[in-house]
Amino acid sequence: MDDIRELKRVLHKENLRYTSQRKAVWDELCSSSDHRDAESIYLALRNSGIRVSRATVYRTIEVLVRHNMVRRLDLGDGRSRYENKLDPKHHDHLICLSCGRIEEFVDPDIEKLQEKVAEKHQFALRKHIHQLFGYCKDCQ
Amino acid sequence: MDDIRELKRVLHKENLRYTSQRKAVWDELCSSSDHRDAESIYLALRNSGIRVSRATVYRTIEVLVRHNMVRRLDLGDGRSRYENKLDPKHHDHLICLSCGRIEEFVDPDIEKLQEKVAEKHQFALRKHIHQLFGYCKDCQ
DNA sequence: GTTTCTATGAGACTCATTCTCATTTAGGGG
DNA sequence: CCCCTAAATGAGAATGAGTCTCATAGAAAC
Ligand SMILES: [Zn+2]
Ligand SMILES: [Zn+2]
Ligand SMILES: [Zn+2]
Ligand SMILES: [Zn+2]
Repeated sequence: MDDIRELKRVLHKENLRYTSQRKAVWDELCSSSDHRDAESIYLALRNSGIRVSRATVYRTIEVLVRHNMVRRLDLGDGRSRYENKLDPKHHDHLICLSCGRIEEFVDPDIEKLQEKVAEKHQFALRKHIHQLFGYCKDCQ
Repeated sequence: MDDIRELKRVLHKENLRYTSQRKAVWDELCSSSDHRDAESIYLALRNSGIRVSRATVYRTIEVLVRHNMVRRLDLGDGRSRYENKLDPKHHDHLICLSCGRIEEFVDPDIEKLQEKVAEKHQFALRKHIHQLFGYCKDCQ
């Protein structure tokens, strides 16, 4: 139901084939705007009867990340999370150290200051990670 | 030659023993203000003839991190880096995507804005990760 | 020196992720 | 449609950072 068109375009561009597994992984990533780990995507697909392997889940995510359709997050716990980037608004994350809840934030001032920092150090900025860790309202 | 006193104090506080291995790991971390991975610390010690195991390197770093003598960095490449915190100035990092060079930066305005963001979301802020990735002057 | 109890080393283990390779399948040409 | 071929897949092996186990070594206290 989601931007299958975009998936097809990207696969076509890289001379990759449109397969049911690739479609299923992308659908699953679009089915919520959550921050999912690879295993949960794999299990969700298996549980809904789709025949797919872990290797394929990882391989597909790789393609999606490469084409900017999915963002990979590293929360420092040894498991990558993924979120779709259909909605192109950039955001960063607040992460609860107790319950794992993830909230998103955007702060244009911080974004601007980052660019200044990079300039000052003569770095050509490509991306950034900005994560605030603490205890959420419910966990304090 | 470095704050061995501080190491002793911390070990004492936790009823842990002052051993040659723990001293060696701490010395190694103090010997430069670099961002080192565990393996490089292990190898440096072995190469200088110190008898120590990987397990002990990891265990010692654990203690040091717990007592705020060392900071753990996660650069998203699957290997933690460590830097001593003798110098208590907080800083964040610029990382070159090509050569791996790491530069440090501090921006009080960003720090303040982060706190505001946390407040707005009713998070009790404990720590943050702020990393700017790009290409350094030499790699552009 | 003896006792006691923690620290250490070697290597087994974990767990997310990647790799291998035999088999299946997409997609283009007939 | 059917064939062909290269690409995709699945199962399970491999990898690699980090952790755990347990027999032995070594601090610290007496
Ligand atoms: Zn919480
Ligand atoms: Zn997000
Ligand atoms: Zn560089
Ligand atoms: Zn640093």
